[in-house]
Amino acid sequence: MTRRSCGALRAADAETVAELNGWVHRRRDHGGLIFVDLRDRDGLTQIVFDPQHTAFSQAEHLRNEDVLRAVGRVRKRPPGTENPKLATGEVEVEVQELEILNRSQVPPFQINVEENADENLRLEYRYLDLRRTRMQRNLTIRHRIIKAMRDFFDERDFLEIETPLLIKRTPEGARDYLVPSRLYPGSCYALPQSPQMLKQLLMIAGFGRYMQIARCLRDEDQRADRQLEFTQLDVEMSFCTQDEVLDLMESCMRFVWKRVLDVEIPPFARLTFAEAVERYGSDKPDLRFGLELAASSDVFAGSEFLVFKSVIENGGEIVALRYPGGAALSRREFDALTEEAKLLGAKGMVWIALGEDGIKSSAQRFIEQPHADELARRTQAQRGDAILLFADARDAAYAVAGKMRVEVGRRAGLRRDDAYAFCFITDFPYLEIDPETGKPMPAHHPFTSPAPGEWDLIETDPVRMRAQQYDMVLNGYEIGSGSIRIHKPELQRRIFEMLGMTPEQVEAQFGFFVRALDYGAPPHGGMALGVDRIAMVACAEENIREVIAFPKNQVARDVMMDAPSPAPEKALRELHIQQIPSKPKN
RNA sequence: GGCGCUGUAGCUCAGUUGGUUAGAGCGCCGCCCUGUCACGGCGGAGGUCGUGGGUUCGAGCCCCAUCAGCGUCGCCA
Repeated sequence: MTRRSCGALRAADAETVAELNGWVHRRRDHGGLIFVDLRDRDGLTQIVFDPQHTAFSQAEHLRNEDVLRAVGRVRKRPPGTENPKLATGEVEVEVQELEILNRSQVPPFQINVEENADENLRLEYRYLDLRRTRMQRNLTIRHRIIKAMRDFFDERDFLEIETPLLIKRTPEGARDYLVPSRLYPGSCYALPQSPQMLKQLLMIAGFGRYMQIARCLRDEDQRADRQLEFTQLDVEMSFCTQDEVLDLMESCMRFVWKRVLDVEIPPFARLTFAEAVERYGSDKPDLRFGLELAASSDVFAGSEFLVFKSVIENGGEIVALRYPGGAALSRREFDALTEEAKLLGAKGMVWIALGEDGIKSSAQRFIEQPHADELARRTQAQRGDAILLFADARDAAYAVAGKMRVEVGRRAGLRRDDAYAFCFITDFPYLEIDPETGKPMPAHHPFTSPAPGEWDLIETDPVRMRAQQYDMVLNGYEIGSGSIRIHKPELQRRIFEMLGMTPEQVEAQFGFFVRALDYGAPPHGGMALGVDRIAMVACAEENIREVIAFPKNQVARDVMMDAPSPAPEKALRELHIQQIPSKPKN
């Protein structure tokens, strides 16, 4: 007798005796004959109860999700009763001995159907939700992705090195999770937002090639593709160029996709930040489809249309977007689309429908046939399409057009979940201006090296300076970013100074790090990929929680454990913490 | 914090213009059934329509408030 999984038995196993352990997936009771589909991670096997065996009377009372140990003869199913939908469908097990290892209550939702239960309920009973095929599949794919990543880097002589979870708080960036210290009243550890400085220190330490499947934590509000606790494939290497990092990471992802999904990925597109914004209105363009944007202010030079006129006079831009098949929309539907654009930040939207019987437009009086022809030429729109126009300050117009491009792509069915469009975005601007304070902030992080030859701009025009920073993008998701780092201490100090930090502040916050640069830091750079997002796309899911075993919900609660939860007074006292009552709501 | 969507049976949902006793599928319970695999047949139980208030002769449906979930903007060096 051999213990087998519920997905293992084949015709060749007929006439052997097997032991199966698993859950009752479904019972079919024919009165004089009972079938049970027994389930484990590996699959389903039909087990049969015949009245001639004593197990039959036990089987009459089985319910879904009861846990069984069944021993019996494997036999070929009678001709005509094979089930081609099951891997084990040629055989069944005639149960001679049945042990009911545990009973199950009626579950709060059905395990054996695909239908989605309410997510809060799924999360509350996550251990039941995880029994379902979809989640077993997703977590299996996730495992294979991580395994492939480790294998890939192991073959290339990278070392996986663990870095601490309890580290020093660093200013700026995302909000930190803090862990109060018992031994040092008033002081806290921070949980890492990423192992950024630690991996750079490993380069300084001479490890040369580092990788880690690293947990990162950021105390920010949740999104469909963001979880407060997430996993990165963290990579760093010494004596490398930007292209070497990009080539390596591209190879990694092509390796992962081939091994996990058996899909060949063509070479990644590489776009500069400026190109990405001009062509797609985004620094994370979805390249599964074209629909490139077209700058169109010049088309409307001299236009009497007040909206366009004032935008052009103020140096703004009119950006055109093709909507395939959009001419079929009714006025009401165009109005709804306009509202959608406004929710995404548009001041307004002008639409032009290229109908069979001429053009229609929301700005009919100001749109002439030559305008439409030129816009159609630039956006490659054809009769039957619509053209959407967004006029605003340059950045705002491209941003809105880019978001609407994604929406139009969705409506036109261009966002297939079995298509994978990877690309790199390079040449990011080094600085962003904080709209609230007006202060320059690093677009990535302050350890990023400026573009070669652009150091001088730091003195003259820092906002024009570009960074040796790069993002990896997949189907419109930012799945990773990295940079070549600064390895010269004086340059690092100069960056901090530009960011408005005094030497005292630098010493207090980054002293250990800048000091390390003083001791022969090699040139180095790297990248970190978002494992959860990658798994999400590979699983054709649209929510990151579907590829995480025990995620928090949108308001950062674990509804299964009910965390966070109030800490006992004693524990707080040990941590020197006193609660400050929050302001009561009116 | 803002905006949007959702909330009706254990689960997934329908519920018309405000009008009699709020429905369906699945699940659950009972009985029958020896080749099913989403087995089938017969019967049954199960509802504070998220919560509170209001309008009305009458509210699942309209109005106000509130709670929860999801999505999104802000935020995410």
